[in-house]
Amino acid sequence: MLPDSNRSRTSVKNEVQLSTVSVDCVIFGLEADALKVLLVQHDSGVMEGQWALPGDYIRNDIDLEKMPGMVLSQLTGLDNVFVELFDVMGKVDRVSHQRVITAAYFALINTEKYELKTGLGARDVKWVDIHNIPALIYDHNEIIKRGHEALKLKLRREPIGVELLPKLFTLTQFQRMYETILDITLDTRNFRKKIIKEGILQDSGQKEVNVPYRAPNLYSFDAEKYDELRSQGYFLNIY
Amino acid sequence: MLPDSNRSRTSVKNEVQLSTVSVDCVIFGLEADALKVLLVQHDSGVMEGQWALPGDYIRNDIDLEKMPGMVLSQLTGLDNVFVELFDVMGKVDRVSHQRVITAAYFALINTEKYELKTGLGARDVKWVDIHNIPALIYDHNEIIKRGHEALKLKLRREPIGVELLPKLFTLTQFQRMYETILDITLDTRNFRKKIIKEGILQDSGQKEVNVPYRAPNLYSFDAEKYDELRSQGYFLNIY
DNA sequence: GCAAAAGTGTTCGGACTACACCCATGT
DNA sequence: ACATGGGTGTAGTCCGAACACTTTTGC
Repeated sequence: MLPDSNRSRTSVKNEVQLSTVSVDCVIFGLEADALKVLLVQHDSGVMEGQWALPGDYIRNDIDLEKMPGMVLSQLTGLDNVFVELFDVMGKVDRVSHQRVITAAYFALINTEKYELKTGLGARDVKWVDIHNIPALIYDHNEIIKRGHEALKLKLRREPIGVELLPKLFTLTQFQRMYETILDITLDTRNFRKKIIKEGILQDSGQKEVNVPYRAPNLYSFDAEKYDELRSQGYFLNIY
Repeated sequence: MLPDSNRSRTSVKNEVQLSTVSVDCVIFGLEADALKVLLVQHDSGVMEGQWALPGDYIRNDIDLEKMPGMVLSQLTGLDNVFVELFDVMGKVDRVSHQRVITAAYFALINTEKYELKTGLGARDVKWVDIHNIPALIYDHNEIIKRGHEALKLKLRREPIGVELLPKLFTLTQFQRMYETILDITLDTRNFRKKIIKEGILQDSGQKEVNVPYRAPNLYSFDAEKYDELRSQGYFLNIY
């Protein structure tokens, strides 16, 4: 692209138009075996009281890809969260009165670790079950739908769902994570055989405590092993 | 997102900054069993004489997703081309002197059908082998690399490569398409068995003519059959 | 002892892999 | 007749699918 004003491009008009650009985040979390999305309620402006995805307008002195991390950090206090671009919304009339281009990211966070903060434009913040999202502003419902599709697509090939779990988790939690997000059921015996064989989980030697039934083993995700496998072209593939 | 000026967001600054937004297209074609990318040479401006990806600045009265089709149409005369977003480039310093956000699309075209047009900012246009891309402006080399990765990822699961072939093609062409793009070799017997069994190709009953060897059958892609399979959760999966 | 979830093994069928020769055509 | 790529079958192995009972723990 040619950023200089006397550039010549295929534009019919010879004038570069400026646009409003924003970032919206579909932040996923697991709570009570349900996939949830974090929503914020605007505390002023024409959208006062309405629910929406967390997001922000971009600034031209900040890398676009750093924006979702900043939104996440302000909202949850978390850093180093798993974030990925999945779409760009750019229809002329998607936002009333003005054209806004929005980069849509999804993020995966462990709901045990965050501490929600309101303020900075948000009157309220809450987790909502993905199957029970209220009417949101603009095309935010559509963005969530696409974000969920993107998450499902990726999760079938890469075990990114560990980002939603605590450091130590049981095989049952791991299986439920897949079942909840992908909306499928998996055969426990086959699932365990497969995961153990692949070797991407490490048995911590510890067991869960204070459960009124046989205490399950706790595992952690073996990121090193997984990265090594990936560099050899490996994919997990959950059906 | 809140487009009104008296909105309240998580921004530290309470002022919405406008940005320059462009679209760049990684246009793929197959020629002589090589994967090629279409490049344009700027005919004026500060980037005169330099090679780049075809693209354009966006206009606020046109849906973003319609932009790549317009670029394609102006450059090749083709409509209804397969186009897909694969990334957004948004680093502050990726373009000199000004921050530009670029939506990066890849497109697949059949190199038999198009007719290249220069003009509208392009002094010259050419196909370049993906393994032999010259130094391009800004981060365009990086964009091509990512576009190729995105194409490979998608091609392993969906037979979008037919977009690069003529309406009627041989099984060998079909196999070579996979081998060229994915940079792998496939066993001919196993490949044919698999493709025929899946039923996504239709034998046209015709044969190629004027070849100095046994004339191969010509097949067409059975889009209806494929769509039906997809709606049942089917994926092709080429390894 | 009972309720609740953890943990485990075998059989079957379908799919992928490896592999080599004859066929049809134009020159 | 020869050069060129087209087209085909079989055997072995691996992986996913189906399927039910015993174990451990807290109460």
